[in-house]
Amino acid sequence: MAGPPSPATEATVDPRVARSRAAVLRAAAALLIEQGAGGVTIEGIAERSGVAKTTIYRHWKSRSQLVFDAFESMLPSMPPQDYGPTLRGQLCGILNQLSRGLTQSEWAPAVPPLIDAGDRDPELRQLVQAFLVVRMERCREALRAAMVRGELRPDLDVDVAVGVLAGPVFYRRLVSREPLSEAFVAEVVDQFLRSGAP
Amino acid sequence: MAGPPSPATEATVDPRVARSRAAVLRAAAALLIEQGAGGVTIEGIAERSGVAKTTIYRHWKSRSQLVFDAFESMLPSMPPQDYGPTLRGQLCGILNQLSRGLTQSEWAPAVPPLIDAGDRDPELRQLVQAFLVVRMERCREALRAAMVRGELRPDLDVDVAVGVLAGPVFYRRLVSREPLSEAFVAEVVDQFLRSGAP
DNA sequence: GGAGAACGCTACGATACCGTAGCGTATCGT
DNA sequence: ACGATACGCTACGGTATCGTAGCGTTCTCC
Repeated sequence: MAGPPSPATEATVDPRVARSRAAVLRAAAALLIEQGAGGVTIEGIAERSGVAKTTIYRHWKSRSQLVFDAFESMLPSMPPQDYGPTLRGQLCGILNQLSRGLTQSEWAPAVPPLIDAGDRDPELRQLVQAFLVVRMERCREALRAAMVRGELRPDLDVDVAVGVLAGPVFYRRLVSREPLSEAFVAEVVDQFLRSGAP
Repeated sequence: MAGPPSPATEATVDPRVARSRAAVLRAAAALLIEQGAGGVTIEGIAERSGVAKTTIYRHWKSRSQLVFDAFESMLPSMPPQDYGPTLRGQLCGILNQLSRGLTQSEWAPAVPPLIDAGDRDPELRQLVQAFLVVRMERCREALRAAMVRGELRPDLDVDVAVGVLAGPVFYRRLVSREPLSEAFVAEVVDQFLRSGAP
């Protein structure tokens, strides 16, 4: 009689542990969003999450470890999506999703702190990097597919293209703080397409 | 007999005051650059500048005031420059200067903290804004002049164009962290010109 | 239902800052 | 030279975190 209902091969997690971890990460992410990188303190997390400071230290060696995990926990969540058959539609869809994510999503306020923190902490840098690369991978795929179809110049540098497309969106969000409308995105995409014709 | 050698109409500043102020601002800027926004503390500035904490408080009401002044003190310094007669040369020159400023200048490390801080503090936001707007004004001028000369489509939106040009540079510096070469800048400019032809 | 793990609470000592006060000294302006 | 001013030093009281320890309680898992 092997263990029937209970676990199996993998380690089963004590629900108390899972609950504590989740609550802590949620609180840490919320603090990051609301108060920036400087606002993420163990004591603040403890108060907000209802998890005792002692327990937090039982799970994480140091604050930086916790902050790292908190960042990581808020990164996933990108629904796969169908952007339609045309390159223009795909690029507009991706960039609009990006611009909404940067301005209206729950984690939008965390973007500047993440960029700042990433500039100083190598581990974090890598994490943020990976997050963004994944997001922009969609863009790359669309561009490569279009090149195969002959809709773009065959000598187009995909990395440059991604920068040309996503750059203006980030620029408005982080630097000029001008409004990020769909019209702006469409204009950026159209300019790109005009310059990238084969 | 009016005061002959001494001042005159304007307030003459006690050299001791000038010296303290300068030392404090220099130290504050250095701390900002080295340790980010969180590293700028009064005690740190006092230690580093050799100016007593008491004296600092004699000059600045609050820390945020001081931080503001420190930011401001490091912003100026943009040598006027001749970028040549062609639009392409002008845009490449401006963007190359921007990219060097973002990656190699002494204040380059302060950029992410400034962007982060600007997202939370309205006063700072305005300051950083102004700083960047001034820098990009060169770009606007060049674009408008080219439009007058008929080298660009007359319906070109200058604000969008600035975003399309500067965006990719900021993107590489802040987001993707890919190298910022002159070749990249040239590619961005060329793509823009190709799409902006009249 | 019982052993053991996880948890919450309280309390510490240690730092790092804040912003202020008092007092003696050095420097400036005239 | 001398009064005014700016400065440095030391010392506070106060707040916010850190990271740890002890101890009793509650929940899990078998």
